[in-house]
Amino acid sequence: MKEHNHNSELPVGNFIRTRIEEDLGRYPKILTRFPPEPNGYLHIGHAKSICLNFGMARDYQGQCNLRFDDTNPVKEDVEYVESIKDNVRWLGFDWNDGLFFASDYFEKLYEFAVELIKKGHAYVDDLSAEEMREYRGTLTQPGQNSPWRERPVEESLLLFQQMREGVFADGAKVLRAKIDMQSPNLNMRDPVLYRIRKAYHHRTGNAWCIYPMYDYAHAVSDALEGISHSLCTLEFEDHRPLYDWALEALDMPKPRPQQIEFARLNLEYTMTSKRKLLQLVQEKLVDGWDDPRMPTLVGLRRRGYTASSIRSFCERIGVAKRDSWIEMDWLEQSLRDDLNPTVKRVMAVLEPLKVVIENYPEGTSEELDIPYFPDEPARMGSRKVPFGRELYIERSDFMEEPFKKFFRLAPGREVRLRFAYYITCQRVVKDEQGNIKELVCSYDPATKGGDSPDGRKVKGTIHWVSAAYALPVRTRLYDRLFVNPRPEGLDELNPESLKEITVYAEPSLATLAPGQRCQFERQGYFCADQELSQPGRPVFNRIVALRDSWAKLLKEGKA
RNA sequence: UGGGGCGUCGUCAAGCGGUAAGACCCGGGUCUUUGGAAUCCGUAUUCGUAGGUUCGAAUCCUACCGCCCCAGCCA
Repeated sequence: MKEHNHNSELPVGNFIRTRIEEDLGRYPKILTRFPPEPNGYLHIGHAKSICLNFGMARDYQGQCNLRFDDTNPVKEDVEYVESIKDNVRWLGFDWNDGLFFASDYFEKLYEFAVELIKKGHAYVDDLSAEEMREYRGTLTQPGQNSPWRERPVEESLLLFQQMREGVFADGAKVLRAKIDMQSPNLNMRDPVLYRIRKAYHHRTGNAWCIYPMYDYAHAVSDALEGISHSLCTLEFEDHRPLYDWALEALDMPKPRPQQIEFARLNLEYTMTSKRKLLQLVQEKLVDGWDDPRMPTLVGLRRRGYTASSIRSFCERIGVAKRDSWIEMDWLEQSLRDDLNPTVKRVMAVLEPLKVVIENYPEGTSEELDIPYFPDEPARMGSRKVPFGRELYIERSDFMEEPFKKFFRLAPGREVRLRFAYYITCQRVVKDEQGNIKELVCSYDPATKGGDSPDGRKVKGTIHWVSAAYALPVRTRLYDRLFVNPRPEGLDELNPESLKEITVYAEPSLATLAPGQRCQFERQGYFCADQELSQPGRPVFNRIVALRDSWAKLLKEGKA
């Protein structure tokens, strides 16, 4: 049996890990790179790539560069550069001194292009975009050589120089690789290497009016940086021959970087296409890139997701070449796993139902000391929670006609108020329409703290909050942004993806700082919104609900 | 109908000729001041289909079927 898991701390082998391990001796060191184009905000799909690239570098004592693929000035902006750097750092990765821009290499890229022309590997073409499309042929028909293909080297050299000098208009000429117009791989049918684009570049300003294309710039950049493994997504598989061609045509030193492709992340109910995300923002279907419903890293961060939960999610989903759709539950479960042992538990009622304890002395109240983390009370300490004659409990914690497996409050039934007292429901008070208005209950003073001295057991424990001292808090509940698991377009948006309610929280929540997280007993994990919270007045985002197996029972009970 | 990829449990994913890892979900038990958490047990006689090679195949061969990507002077 082949032992793949050499180091027990490493996740089990994926094909990329295997490849790298085979190459360990062939390269001075393992050098990967994360190469975003600064044309938008990073999303959960990029997190997979970041974790992969930086993770491989970390696991094999190598290095991962952060390189901006800024070869198309009209789409790019410094705003994106800064947010990408910020997001990578937030995810917990460090590029050390490996921060690069493809635009840093523009001069070298130009010189290499000149070399290609001199070697007869490239030529300047005068065909228009439309003509070039016609000459390219189709999937089933070979292309035809451009009439300019055999233009003398000296002429191409001069024209390319003039392209750089701004002699020609946008689109008038391009530099093309001379490969094979007959190739069944369309990428090899004399692909464009340089185009004229008289546009302001966010880093080089107006220094250039010709810009290299991705395939050329990427291969050369990888080689210049000494990248060992250039990991990218599956759609670039057909580009690999071109990548290798460029390195060979330029006689780049060996060992050369190798491109390895993996499947991009597809997450159910979310969109991981920069174009569509941009559209969501532009059409104001969401509040912005950092809308807590967005799958962007800024969105997830604002929602309350932790960087470590995203990292463990990326590890959990694995890396392979088959198209896959990851269930939302994986992301959510990663978050719960992370937050469960690290976050304070507090009480808050989402949908209040008033409870009046008839035998509790009127006009009085008391404070109960309740641990923030009952599983290990010493770890996070405790807080005082006011208790009184009038309380709110969760509406769903009471059923007038309980089904068989419903263990919570019902007429005549005794339950425990968490860390407080046992109460028994005596009467149900209704309004004229027959809606339940409040419950009249009695409590057993001997059960203070939630334990009965006579050993009497109750089957249910419910959370509560003092009506007199409850803190009403603006709270935003989120649902999936799309109706369909595998959304096709924006017309499938879920109109109920955002619901705003008022939650009745225990007073200690007033001090929750923006960005801080907590667990509302039974309700889920919440985070004080960074943008909307005011000092002393938090606004909660529900990050994720708790796993709720009783909701299923409820449904079955009603059926 | 050209080329490049991919098909193993509901969902991910190991496996690379020696008789189907693991994870999420799911089902059940224990425990519990939340029906949460923790913990234990169970869950693919079968690897897209059909043939073939072999003592032995998810792994090799052949054919077929299905899905994804490619005709930007985007990345």
